Amino acid sequence: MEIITAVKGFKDILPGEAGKWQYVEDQARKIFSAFGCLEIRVPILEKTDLFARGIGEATDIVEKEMYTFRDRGDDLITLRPEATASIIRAYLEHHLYAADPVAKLYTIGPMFRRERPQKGRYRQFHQLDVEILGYEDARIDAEVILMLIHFLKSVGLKSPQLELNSLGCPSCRPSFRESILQFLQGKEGDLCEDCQRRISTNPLRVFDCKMEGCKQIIAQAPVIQDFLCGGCRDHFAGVLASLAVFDIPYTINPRMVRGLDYYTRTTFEITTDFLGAQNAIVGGGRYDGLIRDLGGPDIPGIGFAIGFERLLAMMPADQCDDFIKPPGLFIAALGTEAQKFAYQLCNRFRMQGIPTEMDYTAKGLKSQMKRADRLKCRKVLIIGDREIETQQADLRDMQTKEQIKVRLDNSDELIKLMM
RNA sequence: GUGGGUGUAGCUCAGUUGGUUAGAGUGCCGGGUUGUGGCCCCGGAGGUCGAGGGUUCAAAUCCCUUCACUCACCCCA
Repeated sequence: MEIITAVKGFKDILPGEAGKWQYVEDQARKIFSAFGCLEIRVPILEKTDLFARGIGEATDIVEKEMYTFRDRGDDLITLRPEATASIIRAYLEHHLYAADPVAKLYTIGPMFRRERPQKGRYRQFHQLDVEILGYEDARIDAEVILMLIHFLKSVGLKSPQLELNSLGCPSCRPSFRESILQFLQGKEGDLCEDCQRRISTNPLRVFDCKMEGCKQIIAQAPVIQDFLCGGCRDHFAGVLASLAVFDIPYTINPRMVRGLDYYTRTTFEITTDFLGAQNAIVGGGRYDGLIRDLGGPDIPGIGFAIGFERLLAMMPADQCDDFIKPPGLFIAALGTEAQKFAYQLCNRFRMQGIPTEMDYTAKGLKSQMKRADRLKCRKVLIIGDREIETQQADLRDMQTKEQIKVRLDNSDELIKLMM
């Protein structure tokens, strides 16, 4: 019979790699909470409407990537393609803003987008997501970036490259959009098919195009910085000034736009050279209109999402060796009586918090030693029927090969010895 | 959705102009060492050659179809 395999683009995280995941999550929790962020856990399933309104109807994510279906009650629901919309939904639904308009939140979990899988891109992938709601101050933008880069470095990332831009706000972006449309007028024929389509759907996205022809045209195009209103210009200057306080290097990329419609003002990306085409490991920015657009009060927000798989792929191999605990003790038991004794002792050790392993397949000592070695146990307690009689067993140190006699008749003493 | 690449042992891969019983390394199990791991030596198990069809005396090899994986485009974390 044929075995059933996982769904395309959905990956197993095997025991060998789960330690890395735990390590990164652990670091994130420590650092994010030091910066005052609290964890929030939101459902992975939401009403489709939430994403359509939040991310934007005309975005690729909403148009062709979401897992959307009707459930048995005929409700139209979607597996979340990102976390921000859900977090804001929860913030509004539970009136968190009433007690305190400022909320600093993070969440960790799976997201779903039905794209063609490739390196660094899966249909179920994971994000570390931070959202700071209630502050408009430019210092917060820089603080969020500081926290992010501090975290990335703490997990061993060598040189995260920060790219920044400002997308303006509803009062200045339209004039920029107009001038782009004017600029592109008459040049449609020289653009790629996708960009020709973008002119009517989302002209700003032409900036993102990687086709040589489009890039050349765009190089001549007006840049948003020249169109920012006074408020947006001051805000962006404030972000840069605050980044300077922490000596955070950045490059301003006036062509960087985002694939989600809700971004305003500051946007940023962290990129790397080591991931092939999927070089963005973090994307984020400010979304001052989103909470209002989702039916809430006019509260500003900023956040980012880290691609977990992409981050792991870039981490040094030995980064979390210390975090993954070595197994500790192996009990090699030979003979029926010894097995009985070891069975009890092994589980007693475990209940004391001493990670202990033994073998139940009645093999010889040699193969048990082999297994202890493979599990990287530091010590092996060797018990045969002979040792049961004398109540004295050998405790072997696997590194130094030193072997000492230990008494078996006092389990409290034994436990102390192991700890 | 569109292109390219790859499918042979658990894993990484050889396999000649089609030719007889499909190999190596590694891992696993056992032995050398009657109760002591890693190194070394020896042995063993493990394969519908991705699947289906075709050509041929003969197909892992050639042709067609299909599936899976993978990289890239698109888009994004």
